[in-house]
Amino acid sequence: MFSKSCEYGLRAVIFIAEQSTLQTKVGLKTIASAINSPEAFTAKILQILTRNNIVTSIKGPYGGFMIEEYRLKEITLSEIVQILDGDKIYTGCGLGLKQCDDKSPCPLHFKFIEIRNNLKKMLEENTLHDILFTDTEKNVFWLKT
Amino acid sequence: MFSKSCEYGLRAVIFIAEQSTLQTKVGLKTIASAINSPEAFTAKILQILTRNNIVTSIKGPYGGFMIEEYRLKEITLSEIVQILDGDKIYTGCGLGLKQCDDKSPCPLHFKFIEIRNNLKKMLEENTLHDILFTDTEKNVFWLKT
DNA sequence: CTAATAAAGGATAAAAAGATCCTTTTATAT
DNA sequence: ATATAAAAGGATCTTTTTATCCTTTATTAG
Ligand code: FES
Ligand code: FES
Repeated sequence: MFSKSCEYGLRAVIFIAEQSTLQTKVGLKTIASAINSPEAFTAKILQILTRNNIVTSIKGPYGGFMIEEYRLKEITLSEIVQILDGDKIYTGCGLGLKQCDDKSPCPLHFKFIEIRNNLKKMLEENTLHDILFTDTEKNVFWLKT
Repeated sequence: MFSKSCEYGLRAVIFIAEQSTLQTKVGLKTIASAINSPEAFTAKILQILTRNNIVTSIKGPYGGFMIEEYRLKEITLSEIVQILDGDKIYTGCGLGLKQCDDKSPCPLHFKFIEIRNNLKKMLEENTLHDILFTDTEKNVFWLKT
């Protein structure tokens, strides 16, 4: 569904968000080890997310990554996916045709866009805050993998 | 959503199916040009689909690819996707974690599997026959891209 | 039987995605 | 000021995906 970059990115952001609610800034090593991702590659992804104002980075000793409290209710999963994977997933044809619209639908079009739009809706409707506080178990259990 | 192989594969199969309902066998060149895909690459994909009994191939002069009439109501989109892209799309975690089940859900799990299951359901419910004869316009208009 | 045609399959190449390494910049504590 | 810690960024490498080329195998018409 998502690229590896996007998967790591989402995991990293959720982890940083989690720690930010605890007023804790986290460094690259901590993040990579927590979400089980390659360190240098994760660094690249965090650079992109920093440039796009999803996370805030602080250089130097005692530096690290964090997300401002007020941003947690603004940032949606959709934005993160959009930044890392582009919007092919939101607008692209299921069969890979260049055009995808109701005027020139491929044989899968109407069935496919229903799924695609549900995905889009789900990602747009969920902010980081939602993800953190709708987690049924309310823990960091998922980090174990 | 799907890999390029899978996109070409689905397009090829739908095209062959369409032609098969007209009792027409089609060759590689015709297929690749109709669905706008690279010829040699399409050949590889058709080999896989032949090995997996989705399409029937006939070698030699007057040869080509076809799908038996009775198979049109048996073959689902799901099978084709499964053959070409595996089942990561049906069972994989949205965040790329190794395990995905209700017992150790990631923060996206319950929202994600809903989408994933809808996609799976849609692909499983639609046979080639369905795709060909539910096409609102009932033409090959979509081939133009 | 032979020539021609078309798919199968092996080998290779190109492009993209995933991943690593090393140097530079910025900030902090002492 | 200096040493140190951490992110930023450039260069490079690896793996996977996408794509091409060429040889082999099977089939058919004449
Ligand atoms: S045209 Fe193919 S999904 Fe819209
Ligand atoms: S565990 Fe992540 S989607 Fe199921």
